[in-house]
Amino acid sequence: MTADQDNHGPAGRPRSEEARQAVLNAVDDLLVEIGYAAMTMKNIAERAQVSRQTVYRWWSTKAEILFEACAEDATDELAIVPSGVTVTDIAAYLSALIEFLSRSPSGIAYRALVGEAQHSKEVAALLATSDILLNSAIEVLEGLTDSSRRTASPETAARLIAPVFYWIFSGKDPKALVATALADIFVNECPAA
Amino acid sequence: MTADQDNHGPAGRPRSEEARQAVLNAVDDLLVEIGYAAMTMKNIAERAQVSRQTVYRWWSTKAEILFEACAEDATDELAIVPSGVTVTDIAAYLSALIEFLSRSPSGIAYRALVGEAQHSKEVAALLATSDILLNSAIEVLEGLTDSSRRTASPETAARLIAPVFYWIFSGKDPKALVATALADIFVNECPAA
Amino acid sequence: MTADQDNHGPAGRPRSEEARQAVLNAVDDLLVEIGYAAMTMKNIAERAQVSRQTVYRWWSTKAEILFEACAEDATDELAIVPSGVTVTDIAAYLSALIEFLSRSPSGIAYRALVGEAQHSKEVAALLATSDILLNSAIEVLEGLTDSSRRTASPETAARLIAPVFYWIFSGKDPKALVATALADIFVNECPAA
Amino acid sequence: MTADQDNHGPAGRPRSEEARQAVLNAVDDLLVEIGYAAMTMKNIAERAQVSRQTVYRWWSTKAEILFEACAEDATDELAIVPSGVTVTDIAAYLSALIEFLSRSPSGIAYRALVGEAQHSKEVAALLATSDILLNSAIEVLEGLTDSSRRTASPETAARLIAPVFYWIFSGKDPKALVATALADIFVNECPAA
DNA sequence: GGCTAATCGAGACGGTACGTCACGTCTTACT
DNA sequence: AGTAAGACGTGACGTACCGTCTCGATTAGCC
Repeated sequence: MTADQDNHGPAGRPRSEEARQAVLNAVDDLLVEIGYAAMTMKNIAERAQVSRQTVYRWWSTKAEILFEACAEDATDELAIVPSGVTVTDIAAYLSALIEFLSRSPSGIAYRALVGEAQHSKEVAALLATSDILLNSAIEVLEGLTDSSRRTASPETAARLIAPVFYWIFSGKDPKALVATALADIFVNECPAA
Repeated sequence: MTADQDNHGPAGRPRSEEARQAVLNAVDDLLVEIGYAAMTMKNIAERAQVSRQTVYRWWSTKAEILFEACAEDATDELAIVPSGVTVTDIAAYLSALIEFLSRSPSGIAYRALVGEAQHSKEVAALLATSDILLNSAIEVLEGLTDSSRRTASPETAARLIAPVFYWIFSGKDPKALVATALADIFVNECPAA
Repeated sequence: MTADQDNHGPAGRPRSEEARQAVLNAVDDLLVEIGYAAMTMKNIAERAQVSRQTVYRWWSTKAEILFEACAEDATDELAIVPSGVTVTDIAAYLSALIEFLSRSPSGIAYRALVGEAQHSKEVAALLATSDILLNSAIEVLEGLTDSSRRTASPETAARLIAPVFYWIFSGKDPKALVATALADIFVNECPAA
Repeated sequence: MTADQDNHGPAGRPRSEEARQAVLNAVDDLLVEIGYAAMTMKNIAERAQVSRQTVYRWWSTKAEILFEACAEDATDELAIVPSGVTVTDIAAYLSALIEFLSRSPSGIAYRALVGEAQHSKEVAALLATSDILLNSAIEVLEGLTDSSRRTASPETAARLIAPVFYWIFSGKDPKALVATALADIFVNECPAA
């Protein structure tokens, strides 16, 4: 009779992990199929085969669900395998970033959330809890082998992200961007070359 | 069949310019007072003291009204008086841009529209008809006295805008941005100077 | 151009009489088919092929609709053709009253409303606007040829109604009531006989 | 055949009498505080500090609980102490009946139940198991000293109850009723006296 | 003292009606 | 033909209660 283990879980029926996953999957699917604007709490619930009340019990808005659904995917998609060569790594990261923001379901979700955040304090606060993009860039910078010279500061990371971010969020064709942005970066990063 | 009047305008009562202005003003006011999300076609009509039908007759969505309402204001607010000194002009422009996007009613409207455009083809198409930001930057570049060296290309203009755009749309504090962004620009633009 | 006829109706689209009748009919039908308890604003609207909003626009509760639907029917069903013979008229009225309360759709609606009124101030107030039963009895009394002797007072009318009312509302078999109630009345009315 | 103890109660934890009383009390309180319509199985459980499941285990509907809660109270409140004088006893009973139906919590509960019974077979069946009012009247009649003349029949009892029942259930002011009803009864009951 | 079995509390579950809101369309009469 | 007014069908909103279902914990009688 060990004393240290009357770790009573909370009373009552435990939350259904099945329902939670069903909702997160439903949100992912619906985003691709009908888009963010057409998503409603109602059709999320129906798609997940879950009651509307259950959705509201755990999330207040579709933005919250979307954020929970896409946060971890984003981290994976924006990570790169360091090659040891700075230029290669940065190019790979920028490609991944462009791909993420313009094609990936998670990235599209992220864009929708950033869009909402422009006119919603709640969504803005939600996104502020974890700066997915900036963190991914910082991580890449920290993996560079010649990082002795450059500290992986948020400012540097921002310099990496800004052009891609601007082009995509302002609705420009990301294909045309690749060359320009990369050139831009490399000119700035290696002025003496 | 009177002679001097075959200037057949369309038959019937002409469009009420009064109603048009009332709607545009109402949209401006409401954006400040209740925000973009809470704006509806219904309360726009009520605020403008105009019938709902009249609003729908001339605009399809609140985004359209907002775009019409803020487009010209934006042009004014983002214009600068050339000083003849490149650094001064660019600094002035960036200040105006930051002010516009983070404080001005028109700028807040613009941010809301760009936000919507992330998940709405229609709004995206609307914004694509006139790239307000890029045009303003190009105009500034063209006004520079040493523009002989630098062509006022969209790429250069984008380089000017991107950092500000990214910081503000990603929800970062624009105050912290000023120093960083300006420093960034000037280092890049005039490395050899 | 006659001066006295610019009797402007109220502005806007006029109320749809079609919708109104559809709702009243739907309520009548549903009461018989599924009963008062199972009736909801939702299925009333669906049955009437009318939007839920339209139902709410004109009535607050199902009790209100029911009252409007049954009030006039009740008046018809509780009227009798005077025969000139007091005993005959009263017997006819009591039969009609029993039939109304125990079989007629309108009467069943009326019973449901009186039931609700026991625990709802609103419904009680609604019923108080017009005492359907008492009025019908008074009218019968006023039609009697020997009414010179008896004034058609509410008290007398109540004495007529009370036994039937009690038997039916307390759930007793109305068939067994007929003889008893009539005997009761006639003994009371004609003590000297 | 063991003598004194093959009274095997069912295995398992016995029903909590405490919980039963808490529910009945909660129903009484809630009826007075928020009324019948606003009472729900949910807030009954909360008020009784009992789980919802426990309520459902022993009662199906709030009507069942209410009936159990008010039945015995009613019997007490409608009993009178026989005085030996017929007129006095009947007057006392009618006063008690009026008081019960128009003021007493149990009586209000009873009215609510009779109300529900108008459109609910289940509640009607519940009330049919014991005709609280009629029984109370019969008991009074049986206690009369001159009952040699009048058999205490249900019909006579009904004649006593009907006017009060009608006046109160049809929403009329019970104060105005007292004089009328009593006069009515006494004229009818003792015409020759 | 363990076993069995029904109770208790808590609280999540799918379901459904609630009453409100805005949508975009329509039907009036007026200008 | 444009306009204000306002009713219409549609459908999502967020809330409430329904009755059911897990859970762990409790409380009896029986072996």
